[in-house]
Amino acid sequence: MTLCMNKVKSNYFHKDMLKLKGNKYLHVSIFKKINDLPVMKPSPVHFLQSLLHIASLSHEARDLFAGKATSQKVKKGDYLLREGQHCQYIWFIESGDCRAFHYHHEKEINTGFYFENTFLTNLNSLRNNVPADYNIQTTAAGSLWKWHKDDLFLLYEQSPEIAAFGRQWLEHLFIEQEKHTHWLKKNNPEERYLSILSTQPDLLQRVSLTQLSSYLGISRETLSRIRRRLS
Amino acid sequence: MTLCMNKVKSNYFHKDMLKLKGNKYLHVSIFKKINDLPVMKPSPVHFLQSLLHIASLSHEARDLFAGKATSQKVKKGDYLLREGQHCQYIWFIESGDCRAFHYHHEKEINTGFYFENTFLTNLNSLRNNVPADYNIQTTAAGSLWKWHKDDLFLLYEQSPEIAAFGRQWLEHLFIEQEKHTHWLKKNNPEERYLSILSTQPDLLQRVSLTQLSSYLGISRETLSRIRRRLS
DNA sequence: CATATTATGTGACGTTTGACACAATCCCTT
DNA sequence: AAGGGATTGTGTCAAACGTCACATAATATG
Repeated sequence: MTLCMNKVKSNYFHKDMLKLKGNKYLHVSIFKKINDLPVMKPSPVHFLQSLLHIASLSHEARDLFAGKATSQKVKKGDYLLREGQHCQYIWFIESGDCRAFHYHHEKEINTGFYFENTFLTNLNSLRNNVPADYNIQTTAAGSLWKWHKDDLFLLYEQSPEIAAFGRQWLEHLFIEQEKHTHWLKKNNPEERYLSILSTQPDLLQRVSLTQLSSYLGISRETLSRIRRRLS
Repeated sequence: MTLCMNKVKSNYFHKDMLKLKGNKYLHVSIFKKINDLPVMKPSPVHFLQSLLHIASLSHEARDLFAGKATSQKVKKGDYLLREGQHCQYIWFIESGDCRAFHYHHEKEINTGFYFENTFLTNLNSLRNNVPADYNIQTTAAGSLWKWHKDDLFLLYEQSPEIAAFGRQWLEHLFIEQEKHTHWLKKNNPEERYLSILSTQPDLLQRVSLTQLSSYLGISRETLSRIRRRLS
């Protein structure tokens, strides 16, 4: 792993080069406080900016929201949530990769991949106080922010703006999930792979083919043969 | 169609018996004002009660919300929305059946079936002002309530309670959609049919096998053979 | 009630997919 | 640079699925 010490936007970051599958490199900001700089409380407020195209939020509301966040560093393979546990947090990925998966007939079924600048939780468990029916695991080291569900619900009550942000975020989530469902129903395995190739080529660099295959609803071997047919 | 004149909860209803597929009958409340009773403005406020298990709403907020609704009677086969149109409304089904579908390789792909006491819209088109990528059609006559999107967004701004209701409704929608996606990825066609049989047996009475097959992501013939194997 | 229309069941056949076994390659560690 | 574990590719075969064609059953229409 090549390490560059470039300072970026904030003085509180290293700029790392993370090696990905296929000899590709990706810039990932790893949050580290540097000892010889003045102490300032880090905050996810800058990262939330990347979400403003989905839902708007004023500076004041962003500060209020960010104030309830706590930082969490993760290494590769950490579990944020395991099946059967009660999900207590909503996470925001500053850097790092995550996946959601569950077991079916002793096989892992990957249902989602999540990268920088996205929120992530098990909403059913968080909201309905039921045991989670899938795991959330990191697949690359990184830095997250998290909010406890009690804080989240309080923020919703305190700030109509944050409540509206939450609703708009959910609208976005639902629309994406609905599109994903339609996509699964109408496309055959080859069409599904081709559309990933054209619309999310980065996904192929960040998840293994084995993981991708269950996401596409096909076996590892079939995905391998589709790739051969297309090359 | 057998017609019974039983009066139910409110004096403003007939109680109808609708004939379904397979010589089954279903009770459906058809909203009709009876001439010899005092004139009262009908309202969806009673029906919204059936949603309180999903999201809470005070009487005041319910009245405010219901006040913006307009009634719409539909007959079988009416289109609420066609591909390419901009969705302007969110509907609430008081009675009647609806389906969402689109075309792929000249075939109809059914992506959802909706019955009494549910909201229904094309959220992507409604929210993002883009042309709809699927149709919404009634598959049985009935009575709907609808809200224009401008009124909906105004209600969100006027009432924090309605905004919270909207958010909670979206949480519910997203959770259900996510479950549906996971279900599609982990179950094979036979498992999918069996789970419909055990968890939504009414669905089999209300939609045709042809419609159900595309919902399960398989061909009409395969579904027919699965049914034979299981009998 | 008779007929037309639509929905569902089934046979035949070619294609696709999954499962298993194993080979080749990649990648991480030392 | 070398070794070892993980990932990916591929050969073989059986099972599942889709498509086409047509039969049968259910439903709608007059």
